[in-house]
Amino acid sequence: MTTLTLRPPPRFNLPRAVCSYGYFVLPPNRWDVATQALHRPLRTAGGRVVKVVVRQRADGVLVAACHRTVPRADHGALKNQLRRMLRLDEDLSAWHAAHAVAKTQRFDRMYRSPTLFEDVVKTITSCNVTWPNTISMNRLMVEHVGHGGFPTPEQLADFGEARLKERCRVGYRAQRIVRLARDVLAGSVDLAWFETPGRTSDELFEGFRSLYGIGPYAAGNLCHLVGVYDRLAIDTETYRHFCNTHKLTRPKASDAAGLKRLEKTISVHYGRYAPFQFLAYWFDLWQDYQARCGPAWRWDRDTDGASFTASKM
DNA sequence: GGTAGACCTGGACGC
DNA sequence: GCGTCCAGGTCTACC
Repeated sequence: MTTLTLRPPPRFNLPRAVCSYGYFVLPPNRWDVATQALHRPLRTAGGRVVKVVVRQRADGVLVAACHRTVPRADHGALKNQLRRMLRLDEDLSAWHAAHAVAKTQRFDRMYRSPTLFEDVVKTITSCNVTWPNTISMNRLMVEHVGHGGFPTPEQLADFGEARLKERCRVGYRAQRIVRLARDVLAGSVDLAWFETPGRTSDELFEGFRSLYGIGPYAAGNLCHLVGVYDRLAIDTETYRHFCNTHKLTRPKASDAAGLKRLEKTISVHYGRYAPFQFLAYWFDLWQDYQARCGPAWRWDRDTDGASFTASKM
């Protein structure tokens, strides 16, 4: 059994960092409320699944216990995945300066996946579907395709659309997921491009939009997942939350002009936090969830964690 | 540029 | 148990 250690930035808090974004509820992530530890299978460069349990010691250091001995050559790859998930390398001091309340609440590092590929697939499974169904799709993909870990592009490409639809109940998303996997393997989609420093927000947004199955909402969401926060990912949940909070009447789905005006109002409201609009929006939304269900690091995955959806809030 | 309909699933609801 | 309706974001065809 191998144990890895990582030194996080000052004031880093593992429960807050993990339980900061809905993807922490999606398999193969599992947050253990009793021990305040993250259980998460990762992959070595060779594709082998390594079950990892991450805890934070009293001195702040993160300890990742692997369920088996991992060759030293793979330590760096596992650590890099953990660094990405917890955004250990992001400098968010400007965000803290822009939002004093969020700083006090230690809301900054929004949880994400070990790879951008997984984040894109998870985003596709979150579109046009209720949250419990998103959880189910990810659980079935981990079970049937990834054999305990999140599926790789190779595994998804091999699995194929028909089986993905049938076994993992992803519906028409099967075509989008398998096409993404095959494009990544063929090299026609280079996900590393999106994580290269220096990309502008417009470049990233348009780049994500060019992926089949990624619309405006998904592209906005993916921008924050690569560390660019100046775009909102507006969906029905945004409408619900904003109208409730600001005592506005929510336009009907058929009222395109009303929805457009509402989007403008939302954009102006969060514009004061530029270039951190998404963080400010998510802070408000997350505070709202926690006001209803208690601290996120105490949520039960099968009850509280399964309840986010506009129609249930 | 704007709009309508199709895509697909799970859950709620009425019978 | 069965049928119907609904929520949800994106794509495509059409105006």
